[in-house]
Amino acid sequence: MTETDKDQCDLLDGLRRGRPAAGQDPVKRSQIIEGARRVFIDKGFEAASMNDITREAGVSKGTIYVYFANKEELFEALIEEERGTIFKNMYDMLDRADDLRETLVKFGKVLALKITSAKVVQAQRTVIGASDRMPELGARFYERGPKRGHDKVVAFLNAAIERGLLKIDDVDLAAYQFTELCLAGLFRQCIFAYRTKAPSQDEIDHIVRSGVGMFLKAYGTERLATEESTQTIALEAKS
Amino acid sequence: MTETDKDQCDLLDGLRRGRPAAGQDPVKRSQIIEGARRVFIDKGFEAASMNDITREAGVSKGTIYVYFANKEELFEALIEEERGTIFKNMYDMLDRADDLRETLVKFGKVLALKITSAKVVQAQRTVIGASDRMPELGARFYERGPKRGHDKVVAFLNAAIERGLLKIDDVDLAAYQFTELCLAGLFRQCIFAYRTKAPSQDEIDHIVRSGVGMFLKAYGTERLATEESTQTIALEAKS
DNA sequence: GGGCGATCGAACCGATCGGTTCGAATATTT
DNA sequence: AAATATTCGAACCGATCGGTTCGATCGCCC
Repeated sequence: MTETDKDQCDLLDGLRRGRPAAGQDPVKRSQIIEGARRVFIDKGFEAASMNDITREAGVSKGTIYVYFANKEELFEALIEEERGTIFKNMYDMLDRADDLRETLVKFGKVLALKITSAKVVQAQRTVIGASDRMPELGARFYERGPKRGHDKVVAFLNAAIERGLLKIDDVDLAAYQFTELCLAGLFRQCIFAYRTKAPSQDEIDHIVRSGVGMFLKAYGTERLATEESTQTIALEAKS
Repeated sequence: MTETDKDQCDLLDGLRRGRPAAGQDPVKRSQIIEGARRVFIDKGFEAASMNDITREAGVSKGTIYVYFANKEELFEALIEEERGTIFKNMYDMLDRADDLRETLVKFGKVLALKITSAKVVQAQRTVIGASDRMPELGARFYERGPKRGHDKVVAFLNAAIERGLLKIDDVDLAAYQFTELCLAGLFRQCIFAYRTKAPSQDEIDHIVRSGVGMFLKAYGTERLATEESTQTIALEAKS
């Protein structure tokens, strides 16, 4: 939050105070992007028309071209925003140093829930489809989205290793394995529209618990087993 | 000679002998589809133009519309063919009842190699992008491609269970887990154009071996361990 | 060798595309 | 209230789209 301080000013007090310079009103900008979202996301880049967006956003075409140089730039701005909202806060729980297994389960469930939700699936489809003609866009989406999440998982695993709970040779690979185990085919099914509906909570729970179990069986240490059984005993004593 | 006679002739011998009926020549049909492949695959459905395909196929536009009713139908025919060639023979090795671990490794490597190859990635991207506007197309692609492969993996795992080598509660889930472990993030990286090149043989080998190890550690039985150590001893005795 | 028919190729259709232009309308500042 | 500047809305641009039409052409079959 450095260069956009001025922009954020207008956002902070919520209201529009003073007339913004041409193409500088964040409210109108959001309005345009919101219209663009509705059109781009469910038609794809090519099939979406600027006239559709004009209609959907309730903003004149001329105004759109004051805020965005062309169709491609508007699309990129939209994708950038989508990426931000999709991955925001998704990895927060990895910051806490709670019980390892339950943290992994919780995180895995949030991950699977998010990635397979109808809206996010559509957004990803749009990005993937556009990656044919704009590879850098897809790459940046991945880099600033899934890749950053992956890095956080790596950091989390390293912390667990340091605590002596895990033993992993290739942490990077292990992080991918964990993520994929939590999705277990759901991503591909959703992205290809084979699944018409997002998976249920129960299904995700089942998958994630199985995946975490597999993961810990492979990488968990003696110490982890000890701690877990201790906790189990404590729990049993409680009841 | 009546029309039916001519049709029978063409059906009997695979080659072009005599003039095929309009829109019935398999050679020309392939020629059209080949042009369509080049254009559709690297531009996507919307951005591809029928004039491009005309040029690329070296076939007049009128002729194309004799063979295919419209752009969508041609696209569907292409995708159907692509699906066929991509998944053909991919799962053959699962039919043999060789050493379990090495069969899984071999299969996993072929799978990862294929799915992440530049051509297949592009094709998948095209299908995914088109799944926005033609969900049934994406669904059928998945169903007759990845899904059939998945079913074969399930069957293979069931056979191994019967042989007492594996113990699995949810075989369907296990099959997904295995597949995803073999890909371990590669699919997402490729599909989003984050990876510009397909992964190397070495990388795939590393990933698959790790994944198979994890899988067998989770689902392998005592008997599997015994058999494997026996084989190891036999190998050592040989050398 | 004559006729039948598939293909060619180019012109053509109406529609729509991304993008521009410009006067009218609107709202803010002084 | 006058001056100023953003937005509106609709017309407009050239290009291209998917799809059709039709006479010219060429090759197979009788």
